[in-house]
Amino acid sequence: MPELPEIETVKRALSPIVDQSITAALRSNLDLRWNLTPADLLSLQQDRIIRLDRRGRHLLIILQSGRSLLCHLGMSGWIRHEAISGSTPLKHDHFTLQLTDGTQLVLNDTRRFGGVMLSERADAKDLPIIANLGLEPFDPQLNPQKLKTLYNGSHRPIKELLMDNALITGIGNIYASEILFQAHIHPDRPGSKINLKQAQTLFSLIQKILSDAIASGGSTLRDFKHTNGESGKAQNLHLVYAKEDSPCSVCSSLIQKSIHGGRSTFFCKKCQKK
DNA sequence: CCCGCAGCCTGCGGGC
DNA sequence: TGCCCGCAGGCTGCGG
Repeated sequence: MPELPEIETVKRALSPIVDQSITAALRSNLDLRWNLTPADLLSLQQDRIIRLDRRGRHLLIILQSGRSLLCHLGMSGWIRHEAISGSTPLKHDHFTLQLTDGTQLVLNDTRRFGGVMLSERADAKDLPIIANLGLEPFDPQLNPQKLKTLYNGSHRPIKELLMDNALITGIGNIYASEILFQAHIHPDRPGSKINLKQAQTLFSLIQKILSDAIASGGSTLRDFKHTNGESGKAQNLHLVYAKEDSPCSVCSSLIQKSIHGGRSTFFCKKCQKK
């Protein structure tokens, strides 16, 4: 999935679990990338959910004990929220939180690249994966000059830098292609050559494309779903992602596909100059 | 330090 | 029909 708009969609949909207490925390017998120990699972019982947060692609469930439960959806994860009574387990259900109101959260992840971690802090900053994250795209400290400085520090292609969570967190493979297309910037352009005008364009498009995607409930391409099982609609906004050999919506030349850091990139070689 | 790549998993679609 | 291959939204750990 799961890039920032999809996790934000999940976080917003889960607001009804705030103030519920946990009656049971359960896991399947298959490992996710990160797993809770039996003692962790037991310690969650009786704890109460007081707030939900998001850092990059990580959902944080903040607990009354001062701890937080971090959920990552990997490539193929989604979380459903349902009544326990009458519910049917699905293939690839791997983690479940049962709540006092008779509902449960279930993390379903086919490829098991996702995972769950328990932090001793509400902000989860004791976990390296959180401590090492860069700025949120909507952080008030972020501005075009700051973005330029971040990207100018490397000669790597801008496509890879956009996806680097240590710089700006939450932009993944889909939205990186979409942002560069609308910014008219070629994915191969070295970060060191991003000028202030391009940084200004990237700054506004990062925020616009991510917020439009959040407003559409995130992108459902294969596995990601809303907490009620419905699909997102942001995939209808995509102009280049997975559109190889289709005509560019601006100039009609055919969309190209290339590889950056082992991931597919889609772009228009006429509209996007190096 | 930086970079590139294999590996973690399952499922799906295409070619034969 | 079935098999084999490549590929998929993320991230880590290894090697050079």
